[in-house]
Amino acid sequence: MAKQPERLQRVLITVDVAVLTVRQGRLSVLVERADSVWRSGEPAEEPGLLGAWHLPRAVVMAQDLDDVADAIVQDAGGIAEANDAQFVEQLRTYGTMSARPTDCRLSVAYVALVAESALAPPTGRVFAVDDLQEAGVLAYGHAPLLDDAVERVRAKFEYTTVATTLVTEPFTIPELRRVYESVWSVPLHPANFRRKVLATPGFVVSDATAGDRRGPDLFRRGTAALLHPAMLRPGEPDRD
Amino acid sequence: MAKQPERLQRVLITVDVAVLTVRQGRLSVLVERADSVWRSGEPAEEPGLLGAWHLPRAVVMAQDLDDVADAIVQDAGGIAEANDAQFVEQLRTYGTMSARPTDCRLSVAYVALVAESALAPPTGRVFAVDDLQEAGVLAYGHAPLLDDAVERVRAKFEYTTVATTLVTEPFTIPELRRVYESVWSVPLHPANFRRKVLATPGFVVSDATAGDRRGPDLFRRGTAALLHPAMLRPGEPDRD
DNA sequence: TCAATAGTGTCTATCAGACATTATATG
DNA sequence: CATATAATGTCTGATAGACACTATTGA
Repeated sequence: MAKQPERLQRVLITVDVAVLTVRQGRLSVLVERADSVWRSGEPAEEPGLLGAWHLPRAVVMAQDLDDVADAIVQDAGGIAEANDAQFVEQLRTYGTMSARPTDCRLSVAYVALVAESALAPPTGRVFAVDDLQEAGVLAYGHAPLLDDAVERVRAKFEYTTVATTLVTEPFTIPELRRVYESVWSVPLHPANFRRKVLATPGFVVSDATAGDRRGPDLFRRGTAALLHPAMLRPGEPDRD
Repeated sequence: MAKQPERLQRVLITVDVAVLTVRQGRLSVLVERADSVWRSGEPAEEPGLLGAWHLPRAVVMAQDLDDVADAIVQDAGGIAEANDAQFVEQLRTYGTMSARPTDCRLSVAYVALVAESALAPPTGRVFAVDDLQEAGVLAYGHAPLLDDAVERVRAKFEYTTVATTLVTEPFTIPELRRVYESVWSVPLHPANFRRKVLATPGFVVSDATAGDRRGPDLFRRGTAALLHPAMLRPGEPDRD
């Protein structure tokens, strides 16, 4: 009774990560080709998928799920040192459990946010998200994953300070605003955005080291992680 | 190359569901005893857990994850007919992958919301959530799952109309308010709550069938699923 | 010098919270 | 009749969106 191996399922468990960044003013995502060498050291197992684009992924063997996700971000993004202000969060699990064991797959999906300056993808490329969504070419069922990841990040921007992880310090308020505009795909009112950011304590802090500098004011990341109250994205036209 | 069974992991995959309801004015959750007959038809596999309370769960064999979650809600809740306005949503996956195959477990967690009137748990009981959290007795690592489930539902109440699934139609505005107060564990201003609910189109619709009835006004569920703007819970003291 | 952008100030409609008032039901 | 609750109306402070104005930068 202590061991009941007959209840253990043979399942291919992967961690799949949507590594999002802002590149040239557009929300973008890191993709790889199915023919590139896999993280497990073996080539892609399905000949039909050779050459198809997909999100970075790895088979889970005997590691913690979050650790696998972190490793994928580091590896696929070509990130040198483990970044401090890195955002990696589990999204949900997509499952295909079938009676045929070879069809049993679980994909534990993650979203990650990485500054473009920290990315040096060794085997992949960075594509604008809407270009990819329009083309609809993502393999491994990664299209809905990417959709969910984008929506998660857009929502996170409303009530957290994660946006500051996508700018290099020190940064200006307009730079931070352009990150929001890129992720939300909406233009924001410069004056109101500035007022809102500065009115939220701990969002950004003034960078005093550049006292005599000319040009726009410089700031660094604040200590707050959550925004109170939230900075809601516009667009939803109020009823009535 | 077509089949690579050596990459398949032997893992115990379960779906674990926090079935939440409001009972006697308190947010409550459905729990079972580990010695009760399992959904798979076998008793609990770990003698050390005999008699411990845990959330309803089931081993996933060859089914869709969402279908398993729905079945658990129906089965553990003793729900007769498949309810229309039922809320079942995936939370996230908790994983313990170890080098020892017997320690490899994946728990795909779900939250469900069910009206207390629809619950007739055949093998479990319904406990107030804060009593359970205080006691800290949940097995199978279900304590953090319950915490996450409660937080997810509290957040859902802010921007969706799921609260209406916990009252029986027709209902009064104060009844709906008491659902919010129970889930959020905060008292709400009656006048402001009423104004807010009625100002949101599609949240509730007036029940004209009880035209000559005495007493508070009766309403039914509206067609809206999302609230614009959100009904934020109080408590977060504004800065400054 | 001109154009574009950064920064500051102000106005207004809207909304949340609080309070007052009246009506109704229940003891 | 008294109390509790439902329902309606009003007031105020805070906020978001929009606009105007000035300052600064760079072509």
